[in-house]
This record gives sequence, structure tokens and C-alpha cells, in this order.
Amino acid sequence: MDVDTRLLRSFVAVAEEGGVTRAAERLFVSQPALTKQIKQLESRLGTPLFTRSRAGMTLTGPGRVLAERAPGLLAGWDAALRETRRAAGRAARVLRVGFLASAANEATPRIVAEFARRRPGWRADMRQAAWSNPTAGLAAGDVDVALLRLPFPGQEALRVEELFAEPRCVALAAGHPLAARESIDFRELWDEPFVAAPAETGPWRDHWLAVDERDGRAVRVGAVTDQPDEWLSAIANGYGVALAPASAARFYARPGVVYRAVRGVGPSRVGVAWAVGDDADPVVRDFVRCCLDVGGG
Amino acid sequence: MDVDTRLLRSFVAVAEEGGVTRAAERLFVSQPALTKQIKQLESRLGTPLFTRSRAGMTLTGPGRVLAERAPGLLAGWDAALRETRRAAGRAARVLRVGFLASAANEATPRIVAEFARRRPGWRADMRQAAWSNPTAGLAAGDVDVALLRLPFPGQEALRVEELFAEPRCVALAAGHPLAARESIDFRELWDEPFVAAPAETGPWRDHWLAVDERDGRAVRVGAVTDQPDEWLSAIANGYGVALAPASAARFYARPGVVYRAVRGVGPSRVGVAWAVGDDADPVVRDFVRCCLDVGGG
DNA sequence: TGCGTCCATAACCTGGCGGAATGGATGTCG
DNA sequence: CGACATCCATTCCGCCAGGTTATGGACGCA
Repeated sequence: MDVDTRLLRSFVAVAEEGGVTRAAERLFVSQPALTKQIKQLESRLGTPLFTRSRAGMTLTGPGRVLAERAPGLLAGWDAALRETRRAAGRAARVLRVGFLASAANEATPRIVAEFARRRPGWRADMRQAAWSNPTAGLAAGDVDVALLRLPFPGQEALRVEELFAEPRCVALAAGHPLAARESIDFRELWDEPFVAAPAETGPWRDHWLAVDERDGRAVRVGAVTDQPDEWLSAIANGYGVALAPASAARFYARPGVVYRAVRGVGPSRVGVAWAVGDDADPVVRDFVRCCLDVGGG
Repeated sequence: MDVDTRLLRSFVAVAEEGGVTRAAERLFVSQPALTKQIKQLESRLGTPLFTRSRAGMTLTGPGRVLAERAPGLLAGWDAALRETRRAAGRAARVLRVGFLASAANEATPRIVAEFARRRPGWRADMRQAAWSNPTAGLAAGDVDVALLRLPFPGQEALRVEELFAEPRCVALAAGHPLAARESIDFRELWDEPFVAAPAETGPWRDHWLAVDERDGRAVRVGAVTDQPDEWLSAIANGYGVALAPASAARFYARPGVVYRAVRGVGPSRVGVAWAVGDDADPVVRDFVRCCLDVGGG
């Protein structure tokens, strides 16, 4: 008998969330759609997988059996998918490069150009990742190499080469009182609301909130954003201010947002990262070499 | 990304057969349908999996990567499916009993009745299997216990308890010259065409062709059948004769087919089989007990 | 040059899926 | 005690995916 992995994912979500409604919003589908998926799975298996109650759905005996195995099956499929895609990249002479928004900024096109020079016939496929994906897909195997701001969560399990550092500045709404100033002491920002990255980015978020330079005072978070556009909008709307690499002033210029120098916060470092298993991969090595030549000087 | 296991099975079939056309007939779908499935899989993965040529389809690099992993994934899913169904049977208090057509014949209802008596609230779900499925689904895990004619292929990996033996007779077309006789020497049948079981049943097929009692002479096979209905039709049509258990005369009576005693072939033995892992299962043990009490006692 | 054998494409039909709205059961709270 | 909230189930409808049959096109072979 055959199933779509989507059905299994739905099943796992309902089992984990303990109810259709919650699982449905986690999966971004409507509740009736998910209800039907579960019913379909049950009817194909010929057995109920959940007992329905007012409070939600709990697994039956057969449901528990399936719930034990399904995550492993899905992980196996996802792994096979990654491996196949990786092979596809190699076959098409494509190096998949992930980068966090604002990671390498001006250096990026030079790195790509240098890679094209060093590896004729190859192409670097640049994939921008949201901030909630701190390794830009490298940890999940979606890319071969990634350009990131250091430090980032999961760094220990990867190889990282630091490329360069640049000072940090502060981005404010154009109408902000401090926007008139040429440069700002960070302590003047302690009580300002900040536009922060999603919570799951952990140390990365803390680094951009400069938690270490606040003398232990709590951070006021005025907005949480996941992408540069949202980030810029939030700042322009006055929901908060935010630290940014100096290059953002050129790279993310936007009416209503100004960048000012800031004293009292350390610089931001940019690095290139790759998986341990790719240490010997000649294409990955070449790309890292290009990064060091161009960005690391 | 999600995929239906059906797509993976199709992919594996095409990879193994080396072409869409052959794979399509193996999978009992039309060739265009299969072509579309493969194209869909390729487009979802974003890479060609096969190189097309006049002679058929051969795997690309990414195709080989996927082809290495797909069978394991499918096996994993099938195993999870079996386990879930097994749990479903237990939860519903159903013992799944497979039986080869003509296995226990008259004994079957008595066994089921005895099981119902010994296990109130439980139900024996009887599933007749075709002869090409020599363990009646036991080897594949589709049933918990099976009633079979001995010997059968795969017997060594299972537990088997012999229940009883009965003489074998011969089934002939009513118009056959030997049908007028009361009983027949098996050597008189040496040159008759036989209706045989499918080749994959190995020793089981040989046993019903009585290969061992032919003094090394080759068997003439007049027809191959997989089910009692086909078997009876083939005999009635005169495509061949066949050995059968004596009880078939009562159980599979049909106009145009007669059963006659035959001398010179051994009896047929009936057994109940279960998986090694179920040795301690109380329900399976009870069922086996019932078989022995009713059939073997 | 016609034929057989592949795979790809076209045209058509049907079943199933997803979404919005609604129903029904059941606690909760003022 | 009645209004409300919160679940899951159901209905209706539009749409797409998948299947089948028929046909096209490339290529080797006699």
C-alpha cells in the first residue's frame, strides 16, 4: 500500500500536537483538510489511529506503533532527498551556496566572480536564507557551503573560516530623535526598543541585540523579524532600532531608515562554513579559497 | 518535499527494468502514465534521473543515488505498515489467518469454531491466498498464522506444526478416458499433461506434480493456474489433469471434473505455521492449540 | 523504405484534495 | 442557566492530478 509522505507528516503533527486544530495551523492547512487527511490514512490502514475526544486526539495502540516509526521514515526520505539533490548539484556543476541576508554584502559578487574564474563551467547557486535558518540550510544539507555572520548556533558541528570583520552601526527611523546625531553611544540605546531576530536563533539574536554590552540590563524588543524587508519596515515604522553591519548602510538603504555610527559595541565577523564531510571536496575547497582570497585578504 | 511511495516504486521499477514500457506492464499501468510519473519525480527533484535513449532509460548520477536509497525506504515503509496492521488486529481482537486454497478444507470451520470457543471476543479473520503466495502472507507479515499444505517454500524460517495427512487423488476432465476407471495407477498419468502451480512455488509445485514418483521422467505441463477456479476450469477444459487432496472431491466438486483414487503417490500433509517471533504470543498459541485439537487430535 | 520498438505528447475524463462555511458536542464562565 | 469558546466532523464547490487511449517522432533493422 502506498502513502504520500505528506500524509505521514500530517499524522506526526497531529500526534505531536495532540489535536487537529493546532496541527493544522502548524502545517499551514485548514482544519478540515487535515481532518480528511487523517481520516484517509485511517481508512487506508483499516484502523483508527486516534481516539477523538473533546480535548483533542490521542493515539490508539496502532497509532502509537505508527507514530514510533513514522518520524524515522520521514527522516530517511529527507536524507535521501538531500543526497539526491546534492548529486544533482554535482552533476549540473552547481555549487549550492547559502547566505544569510546581509552576510557578505559587497563581498558576495566578488566571491562569485572569483569562483567562476577558478572553476570554469561551474556555477554558484546563491540562496538567500531567512534569519530563522541560522546556517542558511547548511545544517540541513540543502547547500554545500554558506556565508554567515559569526557566531551562529550550530557552529561547532561545522567547519568555519573567518573572512573579515566590520564595525557595527545602528539603524533608526529617520524621525528618531537620535537620527540627527552623527554618532551614538550604545548605552544611549539601552532603553530603546529593538527589532530582533526570531528567538530560535539564540546566540545570533543576542549578538545583534548586543546583550553582552548592556551591563546586564534587559532588552526591550519592539518587533521580531525574519527578513531584511520586514526588518527595514519595522525600523521605518518606528517599532524599534537595530544594530547592523556597517555595509548595511549601503546595501540596505531605504527612505525612512538612517544608519548611524555607534560606539561601544564590537565589530561583526563574517565567515564561510561547510560540512565536516566536505573537507576533501575540491569544489568546496576552491570556493572557500575564493572567499579567503577575496574577502579575507 | 513530499512524495508518494507509489512514485518511488515506479522509479525503482523503471530503474530495474531499464525502460518505461517494460516497467509499465510490470506495474499494471499504461506507459504514458508511468512516463508522467517519472517526469513528475524528476521535476520535483529538479534533476533528470534517467538518460533517455532508443534502447530505454539508464540512471544518471543523481538517479543512482536515489536508486540506492529508495528500496530501503520502501522496505521501511512496508515494515511500518505491517507492524501497524498487526497492532490494529490485536486492538480489534482479530487474529489474521491466512490459508492456501484447499489447505484445511473441512477442518477449517471446526478450527475457527474451536478458536471462537476458546477465545471469546476474538475473531479469526480468514484470508485465502493464491498459490503463488506459498506462505499465504505469513512470510510477508500480512497474517499471524497460516494453514498450509506441506512442504512449502520458506518453511525453514517459520514454525510449523503438522495437523493431519490425507491421501491424494487425481482430478480429471469428465470426458477423460481414465475417468471411467474407479482408481488409477500414478504411472498411467506420467505422460498426461498436468495443471501446475506457478513456477515460483518451487517444491510445492513439484510435490503436486509428484516429480519424485515419476522415475525421473519429465513432466508435461498443460496449464499453469494460481487459484482454484482457474484450476477447475483448466481441468474441465481438458488442458490437463492434476493431483489433489482427497477432500477436494467434496470441497471442489464441479460439473465436468471428476476425482479418482490414485495409487503410487504419497499422502498430502496439512500444517499450521506461524512466525518465530510469535512463539510466545498467547493468541497464536491458542489458535495452534485449536488446530491440533481439531485437526491433529 | 516499411516495420517494430522505444519514449513523448495530446485530448479527455474522473476522482480526490483543499478551502470556506457550517454543524454538533461539550466544557466554562458570568 | 444561557452565551460563549473550543474542539472535530460535514457539506459544497472549484480545481488539479492522474489515468487511459490514441498519436507522434526518433531510431535501428531487414
